[in-house]
Amino acid sequence: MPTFAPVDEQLTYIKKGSAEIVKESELREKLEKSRKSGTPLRVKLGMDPTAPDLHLGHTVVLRKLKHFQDLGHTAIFLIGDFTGMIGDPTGRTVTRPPLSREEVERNAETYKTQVFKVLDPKKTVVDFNRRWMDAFTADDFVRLTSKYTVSQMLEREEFHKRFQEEKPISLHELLYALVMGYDSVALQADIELGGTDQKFNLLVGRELQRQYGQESQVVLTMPILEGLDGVRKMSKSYGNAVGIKEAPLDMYGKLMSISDEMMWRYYELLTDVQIADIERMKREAHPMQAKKDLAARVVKDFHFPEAATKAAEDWAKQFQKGGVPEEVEQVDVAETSMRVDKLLARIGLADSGTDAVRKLKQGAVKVNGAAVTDPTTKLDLSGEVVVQVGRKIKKVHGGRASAAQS
RNA sequence: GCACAGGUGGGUGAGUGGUUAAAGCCAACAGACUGUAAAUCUGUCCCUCCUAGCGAGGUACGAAGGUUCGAAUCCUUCCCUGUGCACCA
Repeated sequence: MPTFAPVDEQLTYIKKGSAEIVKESELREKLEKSRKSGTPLRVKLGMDPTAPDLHLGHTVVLRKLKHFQDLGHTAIFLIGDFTGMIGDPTGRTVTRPPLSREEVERNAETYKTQVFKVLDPKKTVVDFNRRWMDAFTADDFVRLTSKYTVSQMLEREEFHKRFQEEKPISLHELLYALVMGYDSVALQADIELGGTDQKFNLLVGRELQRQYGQESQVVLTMPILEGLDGVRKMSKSYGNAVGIKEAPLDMYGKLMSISDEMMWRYYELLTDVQIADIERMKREAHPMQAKKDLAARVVKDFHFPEAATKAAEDWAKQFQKGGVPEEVEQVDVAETSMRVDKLLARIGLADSGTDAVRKLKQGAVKVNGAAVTDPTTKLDLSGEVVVQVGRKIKKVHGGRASAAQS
């Protein structure tokens, strides 16, 4: 029979960084019961495989699930392969187009590997909600929908807002919360985790479990991590995200570009540094040094430790000494000679030829360290050429046909 | 289905026949400054071409047609969104 840490100890660990717990008293009860009976709690975290790549924002809640895992409870990572096809309306002002089954399945596969950078694969239960939703009959659906009312649904802010603004709401979007809630019934979850934006959906789970005669799950929400801009939530579509599969230097560089203010937020949600220590750093540490430490810590989480030191060195070389880091994206082109403006557009450092000309005239372009402003300048590409636009750098090799598109 | 109100550049939102890729704001990008950042200031922000210029051309205001010397602005049809009507008598 497994043994668990004292309830208060567990609570402290669990509460760290969390935004809200509904209800804390119930959580305490569940923990006590589990400790007495030696039964681990079933902790559910669901994610829809809507995007193939996870970013740091996702890891906030994943870390929390890991905390439960550390405490000896059962971490259930639910991949919403069914719900993913509905599309979560959360935070959406417009209807999200449903994904195809193929897309969902492909994404689900890559999810698993990424998630295990945070979670312990041996201790994690991975499940898919198609397992029960595929067997769901029309009768079951009618029964499920009868458990909730339209006005209960419209309590939800997104829907309410859209309703008032005369924006479309599709029926399938209303179904989302219900199915997600039913997942908790099917899994008999004791606790469900999610971002604060998921609060409504999570609470539906509580209600549905009660309707189906189960004990309601405890809902624990985590704050939503702001993106690099420090304003909007981290999201790939806002272009302010740091993907967990990104190269060490990219990851490091992106983290260094956040504001000082955001840095502390990141410390809180992305590292294991205790709140007290963070407070002390705020007073004593030099902001830049603290930021470097943060960047190194995060890189270390997703790459080998050496990668972090390497990234730090390269970054310093590039931004503090104006040099060129060792690891730079390489691009091959077929031509051995080319005009700068064309080249910039070709290798993706400019959106278009017109854009390239603009950047050149603004003095943003450097070739092998020397500023170039004339778009008609011809470049000799027979060797290796280092091209920079702003803070983006690429190395170009000419005369290599490779797979470069025409 | 009927009636009404709407669909403008990444977002928001002006603009209702006539300089003008289309105000303003936000976002984004670049330059200066700096600690790489933030803040601030400056510039840019549809595409193509060149002799690179306050240059030439081409696309663009849901879609397709039409009226006109000329339309984002007027007309027609279609598509999309929202609201109202739909019960009883």
